[in-house]
Amino acid sequence: MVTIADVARDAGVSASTVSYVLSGKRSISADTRRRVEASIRRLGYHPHAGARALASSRTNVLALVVPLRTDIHVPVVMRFVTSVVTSAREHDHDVLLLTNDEGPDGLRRVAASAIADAILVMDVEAEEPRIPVLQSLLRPVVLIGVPDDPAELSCVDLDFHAAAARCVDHLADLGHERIALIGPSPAVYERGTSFAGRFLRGFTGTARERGLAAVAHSCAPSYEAVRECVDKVLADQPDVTGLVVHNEAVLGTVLSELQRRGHRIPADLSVVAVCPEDMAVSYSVPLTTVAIPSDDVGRLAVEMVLRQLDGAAAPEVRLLSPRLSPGHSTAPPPRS
Amino acid sequence: MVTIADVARDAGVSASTVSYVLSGKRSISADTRRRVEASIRRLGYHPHAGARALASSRTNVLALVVPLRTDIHVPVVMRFVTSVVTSAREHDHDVLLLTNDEGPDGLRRVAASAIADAILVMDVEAEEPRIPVLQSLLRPVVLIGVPDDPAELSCVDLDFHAAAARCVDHLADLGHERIALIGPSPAVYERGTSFAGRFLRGFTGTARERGLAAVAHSCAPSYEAVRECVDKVLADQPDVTGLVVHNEAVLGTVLSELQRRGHRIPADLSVVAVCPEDMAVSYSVPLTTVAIPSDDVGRLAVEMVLRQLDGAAAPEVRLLSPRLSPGHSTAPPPRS
DNA sequence: GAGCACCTTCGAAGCGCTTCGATTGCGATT
DNA sequence: AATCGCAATCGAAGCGCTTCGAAGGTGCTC
Repeated sequence: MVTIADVARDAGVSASTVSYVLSGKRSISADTRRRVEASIRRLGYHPHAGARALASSRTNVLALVVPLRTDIHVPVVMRFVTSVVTSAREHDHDVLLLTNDEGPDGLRRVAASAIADAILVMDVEAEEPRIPVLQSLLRPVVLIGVPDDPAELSCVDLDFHAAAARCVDHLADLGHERIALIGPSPAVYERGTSFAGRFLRGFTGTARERGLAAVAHSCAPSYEAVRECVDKVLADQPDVTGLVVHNEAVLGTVLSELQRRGHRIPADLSVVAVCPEDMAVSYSVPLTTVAIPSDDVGRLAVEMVLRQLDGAAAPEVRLLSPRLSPGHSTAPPPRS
Repeated sequence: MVTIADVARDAGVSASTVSYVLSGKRSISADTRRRVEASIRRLGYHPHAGARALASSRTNVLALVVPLRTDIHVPVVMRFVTSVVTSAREHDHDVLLLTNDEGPDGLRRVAASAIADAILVMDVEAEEPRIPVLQSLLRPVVLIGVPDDPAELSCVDLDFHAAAARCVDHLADLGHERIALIGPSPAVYERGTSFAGRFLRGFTGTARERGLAAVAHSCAPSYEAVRECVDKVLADQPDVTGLVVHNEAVLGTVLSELQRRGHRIPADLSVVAVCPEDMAVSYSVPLTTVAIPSDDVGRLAVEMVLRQLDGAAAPEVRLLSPRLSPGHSTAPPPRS
């Protein structure tokens, strides 16, 4: 392999000079810099990651803990992942993928063996059980999701409470008076997944404020469950005119079930969806949506954790403001 | 941080002895081993990954290159990813996630900087352009997917040719004479994605052998495209009785579109799907499927690459035999 | 009882890099 | 002309680990 010594010899300088060219931590004459850079290119030199980590106690690797569960919508998870990887690379970092099934020991291992500089955690619960371990790690941590008590850990997420409010307000502004929510799978609620509860509270709270009759439902990601759930929505409120769907996995099936039952969208029923932007356009009716800004959240998570690594930042909680994009799935309610 | 020297001092031995306890490369007396292991536990020692990599030129990290594209069905990709991560951990390895957007330089960087010991590549094309780079890396590589010319690289995948044959044979055995295929998105074919072509050839070839009238279609993952595609299937062969769906993303929509048009499954039309096992059960009719064994493929990929790292294996191409699981979506064709 | 083989352990070297202090040479200042 | 400050570079130490050769100890054999 090509080492820094090879480059130094080739460029006629010492190894430390090469190192300083690479890191920019000391001033180097333009001429030397050019020669060194030329040698690096010519020899195809890449610093040995292990040696660098050993000497500098920096790996330039971020660990990302992803959920293995399938009750969370996988494409949405994947969007976060790719966003994190892409942003990390833009800042010259790589991403190590961890799953939860190693438990707290896995986190300790990664931190203690200095295999990554910092940790990003997805699939955060309201009463997040990993918080104590994460705090003990003495490494920067950013949660993608906001637990009830972040306890000095950084968090970033869409403001799901406000997102729900935006959905309800939109329907209320159009004149709807009876609305329903189809939320995530019961398993997601039972686990106390942070965004689910925040959205639900936003939904019921805002509906109350606006004086709307509102019923919240939960729907597992199977055809059977969707059919039952749609039946239930229509049985509980036969005269419902507005529907908020906060469950990407069943969105398509819900729409076709409604249409199969003869409900025209938006003539009979208005639908607001919470989902990634590009998902909204792949249905028969372009949907009115509040977008889940996976890209922004992933990028921010990376930037926040890097800022902490540079010692330039205290932990913070960042909630991104939701934006509602009007589509053709919402309209004023039918006159009864 | 706790170092090997700390453990050595605590256990009253030399650092090298601790190292040998950990690696098992030399015999250690039972008593010493016990003392060392106790110290390790007590102090919470984890070897410094960088130092280990530097000294042993082994990182215990596998790089996994995943596609960023969205025309490949994301949940299927994610299954491979989790399978790889889980298997890697079982063999005491971690997984570094790479995307393709760094291009060949990204691969060179990872190999040259010794940040990973080996590389696993997903989303392989028939005329895989990355093969020359991968060969130049001097590191074990396993492709998840089989290019036309693997050129001394290891590959592992479902035998999609045989999978298609199994689908067609099943329909032929039931007595069907006119069948259709709904395959992946046109974009997938255009790119020459390896599994798509292999499946298509298996489909048309077997249909010819069995004397079936067969038409192959391609379908992009949007509601519009599905509707058009279903229309086209029925227009091209008004008397079609068997349908093979090799496109996880549109499977659900295809089924509901067929039902919306009054085609009962399997009474009027038999459907065989190619998709991960657990996906088959989430529709109104439990589907007859040929499963995509993501878990097996991921696990095998890891095992193959580790065997190469141990120097114990030459490159090989492994095609997993497909298995057809009968569901309730296929039956003999209606009498006409 | 000298010689041998084997098991167990140790010490030292070295993996490739970063970083600190020291050194050199130069123009500017007094 | 001596001094100072600064820019540019070098050399050496050290990061925490693995691994090699060597050494001490034990129990054999002949």
